[in-house]
Amino acid sequence: MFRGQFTYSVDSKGRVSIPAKLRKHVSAEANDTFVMTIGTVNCIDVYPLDQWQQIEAKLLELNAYQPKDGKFIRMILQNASDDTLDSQSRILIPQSLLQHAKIEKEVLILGALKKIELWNPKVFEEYLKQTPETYEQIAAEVMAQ
Amino acid sequence: MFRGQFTYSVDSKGRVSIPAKLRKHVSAEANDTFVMTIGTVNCIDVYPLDQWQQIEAKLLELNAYQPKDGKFIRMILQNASDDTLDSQSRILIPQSLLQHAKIEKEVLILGALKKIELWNPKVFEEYLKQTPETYEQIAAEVMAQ
DNA sequence: CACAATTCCCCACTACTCCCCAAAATAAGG
DNA sequence: CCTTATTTTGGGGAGTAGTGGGGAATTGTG
Repeated sequence: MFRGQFTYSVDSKGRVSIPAKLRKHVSAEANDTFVMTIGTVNCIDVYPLDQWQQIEAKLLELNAYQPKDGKFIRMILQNASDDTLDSQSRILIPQSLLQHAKIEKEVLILGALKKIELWNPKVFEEYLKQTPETYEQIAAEVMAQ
Repeated sequence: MFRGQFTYSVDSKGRVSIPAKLRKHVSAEANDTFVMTIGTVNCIDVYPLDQWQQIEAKLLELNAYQPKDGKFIRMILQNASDDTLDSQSRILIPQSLLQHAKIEKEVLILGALKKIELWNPKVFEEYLKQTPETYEQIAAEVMAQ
């Protein structure tokens, strides 16, 4: 499980280091490979390969000949891109994903349980402000059994 | 499993390169051979030979004497064409398939689990727009257990 | 049998990706 | 506080991937 936040930089080639503290939580089965895709909000989702394969397993159970299922498969896979850590523990982020998340020089790396999220720090700040409710109020609502 | 999208070009002879990242996921049993046919939507489906053989196995299970089954078998096989990668990792796409998918110069190559899809980029864009629902909504609907 | 059209094999150019080396910065330990 | 180890950042260069086209071989047609 990933947790914590880190502010790192994206270099001129579009590479981002995966923080050592997050790397510790990546299982060996992932083989240093990560799958990136667009998040449902304006960020990039990064899954270790083994976690991503669980998503693909679910997709395989769908009937691709059903119009709705087929479309969902295409939507989610369209932006999926995989890459392996280089010898300096970095991954190369496709330009299209960086644009989607409006990430330029600075990147906010967020540990989010089974995945890692990449944000433009300012976009994340805005995102937090969007809801008028406080942390306490949201907690009370979401964490009620 | 294939994933990701790539925008490549079709040359004057109707050849398309298979992206290296997709080639990695083709098993050795496929023998560099691919079977192409029309997709159920306006695209071209490209299967590695070993995957295609599983589809043929399914077709064999159908009852060819049932009018509907027979028709489906004829429709899918009518447009099936196989080809082997050339030394530059390209396959030659029959003109009839290119016309069905309205592909001219540019082609959008989509990794879609067990198959690869070829689209006219504009047709794909239209296809995504067709449903008013957002990615988030479809995800919630389809992935609900 | 000759011609036309298509397919296939080869070579070549360009651009990008990946791998390696290395400096700077941060953390850890005595 | 200083030394050592690890982590993050940066960039050069070899190799690979994508694109385009010439010409031989094959196929089909008149």
